[in-house]
Amino acid sequence: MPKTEEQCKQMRDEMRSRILKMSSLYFAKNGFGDTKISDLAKHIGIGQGTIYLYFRSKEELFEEIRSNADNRDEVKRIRTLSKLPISAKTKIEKISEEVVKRLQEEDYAVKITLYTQLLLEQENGLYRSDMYQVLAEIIKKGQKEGCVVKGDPLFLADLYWGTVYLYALKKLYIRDYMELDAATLCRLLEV
Amino acid sequence: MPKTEEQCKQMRDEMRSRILKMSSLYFAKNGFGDTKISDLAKHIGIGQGTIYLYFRSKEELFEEIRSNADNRDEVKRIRTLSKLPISAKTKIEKISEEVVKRLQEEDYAVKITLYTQLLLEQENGLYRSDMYQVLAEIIKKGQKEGCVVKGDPLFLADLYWGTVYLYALKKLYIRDYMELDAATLCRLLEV
Amino acid sequence: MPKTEEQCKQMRDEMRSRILKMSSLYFAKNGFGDTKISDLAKHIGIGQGTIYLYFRSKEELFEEIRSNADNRDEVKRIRTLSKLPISAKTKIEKISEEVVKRLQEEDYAVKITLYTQLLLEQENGLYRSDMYQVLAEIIKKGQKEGCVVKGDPLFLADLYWGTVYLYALKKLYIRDYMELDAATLCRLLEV
Amino acid sequence: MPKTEEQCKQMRDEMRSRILKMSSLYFAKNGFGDTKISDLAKHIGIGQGTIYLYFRSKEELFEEIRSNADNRDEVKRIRTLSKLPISAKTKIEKISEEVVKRLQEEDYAVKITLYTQLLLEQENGLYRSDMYQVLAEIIKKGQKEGCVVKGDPLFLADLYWGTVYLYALKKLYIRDYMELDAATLCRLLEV
DNA sequence: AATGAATGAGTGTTCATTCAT
DNA sequence: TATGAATGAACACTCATTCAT
Repeated sequence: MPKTEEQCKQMRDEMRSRILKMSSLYFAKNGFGDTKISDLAKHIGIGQGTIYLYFRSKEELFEEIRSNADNRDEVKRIRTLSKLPISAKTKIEKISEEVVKRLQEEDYAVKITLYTQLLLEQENGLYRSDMYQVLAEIIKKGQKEGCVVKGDPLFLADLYWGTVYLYALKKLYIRDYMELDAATLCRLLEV
Repeated sequence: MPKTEEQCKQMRDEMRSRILKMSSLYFAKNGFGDTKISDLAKHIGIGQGTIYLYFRSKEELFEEIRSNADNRDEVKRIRTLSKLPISAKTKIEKISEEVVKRLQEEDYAVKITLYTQLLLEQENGLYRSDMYQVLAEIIKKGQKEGCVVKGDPLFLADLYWGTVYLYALKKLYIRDYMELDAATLCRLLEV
Repeated sequence: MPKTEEQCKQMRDEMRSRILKMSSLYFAKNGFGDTKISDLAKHIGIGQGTIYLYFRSKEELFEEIRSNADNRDEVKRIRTLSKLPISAKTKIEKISEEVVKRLQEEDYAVKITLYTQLLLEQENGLYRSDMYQVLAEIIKKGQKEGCVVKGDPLFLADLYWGTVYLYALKKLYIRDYMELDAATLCRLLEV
Repeated sequence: MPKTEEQCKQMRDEMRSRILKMSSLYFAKNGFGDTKISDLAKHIGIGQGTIYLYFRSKEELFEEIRSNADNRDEVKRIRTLSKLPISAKTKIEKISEEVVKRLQEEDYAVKITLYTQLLLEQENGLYRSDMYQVLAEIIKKGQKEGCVVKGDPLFLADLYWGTVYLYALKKLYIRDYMELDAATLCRLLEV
């Protein structure tokens, strides 16, 4: 073998990531049924067979993309933030700035899109997700502090993350779309 | 029993409508590629062949559904409203109440969903649509009157209709979803 | 539905049997890997898709053919014969006449071929099969009666059924093959 | 290290032989279609590509194996034997002893298997082959001498070589198979 | 007019073959 | 020379469409 074990494994990992990454966008935009393996391969710039060296089937590829499209990292970050001794208003502002900034990356938009679609397909998946729960806590605190509008905290969290999903979708579909700004995102919650 | 020409035509029209209506929901939720004619027929409660007595192909059925999913009526109503000698604030409230009320019908949710997805797939389709243009006019007037937040009127119209699309989607996917209320919808625009 | 339930089911059964029967010959001659679904369909005179209306996959079709290719009926007949109060010599003659007669049907040749190949692939499948065991019993009795040559009864049974397999194979491959006669088959065992 | 022309050629020949030999068993047992190059390479213990350094294609490899699987040597030996001034009975005994002895080598079993399968696929290939013709001559002489049973000499030759094929097959498939002995083989022909 | 079994074009998947290392 | 990842032609399988009833 002309390459070291190490190099070889790294190359495999790179190809696998490349397929996952470039397929994500395709699946997020077109859904499962409208995504053809032949198109996918052409888009990635590899042969059709190569996909099957890394994934057992189209379905497995799709499932892995979905399972990667969680947002545990983000939830963790927000949860850490929620425990800091700062006002709910500041927390919401920080989250919104972060989200708006990350929405400029296509990867993040894809992730949000796939994850939201996954939750939508599960009965009550959305409302039970950590994203909603954590934000609802902050909102509840904000309502006590008087900086957040009245209403069911879960409903407001739903409005908030729904809007984020909306702008993720737009990023995927529209070339020159009007970006969401942090102020607008905050305004969904603030009085 | 030989039916009259009239009766016959009516029965055909009824079946045609039934297929269109019941297919809409399927297409709106699953997209074109993930919707199988066999599933569709089973869902409607007819044979697969019957669909082809009323539509030349799956594509034609889909296209007809899409073309029905315009909202010229709604645009017309809003346009009429926009010319009335009432405040922009009132106009926005009236529109919001109307939209929120209609969002309770599945048909409306399907229409909004399909129409928005159609516009998303066209380059700049959204921003050029009448829905956006008419609302942007009202928003512009509202900003002059001081009841609407500052910002690009088209951006605000986009936020508004995007949110409507968001809740249409939820209606289709989630059984017990948290309904949008007119006040929240208004709050997207109002100071 | 223009047909009665009964007629419909019967037609389905007929088609299923036709596919099974005509595929058997193909699989018996060419094996699994050298049998293409497209060839099979052409040979049967149906569309490729039709096969999948009756069988889930090529593998399932093959497995069903194999499982049909047992010979429990034959074993039962021989077992009954073996219990009759007649000489072993007569029993062997009767079995041989029966086998030789049935070897003229292609169906029987296909069955023997597939079943033998199945047993060959199982470790010690042949020697443990009922066909061998029952015949070995008769042979043992024949040896006591002095009409069967000396030697391990199981070895002789193996020689006997192996020869039957041999002529089944020839029937499948060779148009004008020299048929096995009962006398020759008997001579394998008799002194 | 630059090897001599001689050494180099020898190494190539060794590898070529190794591939041929180890592939033979695979092809004989599984047939062409059920033998995968990847399996073959793993079984031989080389890379897939290496096979293509020695053979132009899977088909060429298979054809070379088949063409090696002739038995001209054996035919020549039997023909020489047939001309000796000894009784047909002795000739048949000598051939049978030789065949039974060689059947203990896997290589011989593979050869017999592949060659017989080749002949089976040709219309009348078996009956026209030299193996059959030469043996039929001896049988005819034996019948005159009164030591061979009556019947078409070609039919008896067919029975004889068919049985040899049968036990070659068993050698390939069954680990602990019951070996054919020379006496049994002779008994197929002798009175 | 309505049906659903049958069809075959189109898609997913495998595997013989190539080629960069 | 030897390798095995990459390729795409070929094959298995699905599903939109047809058609006999």
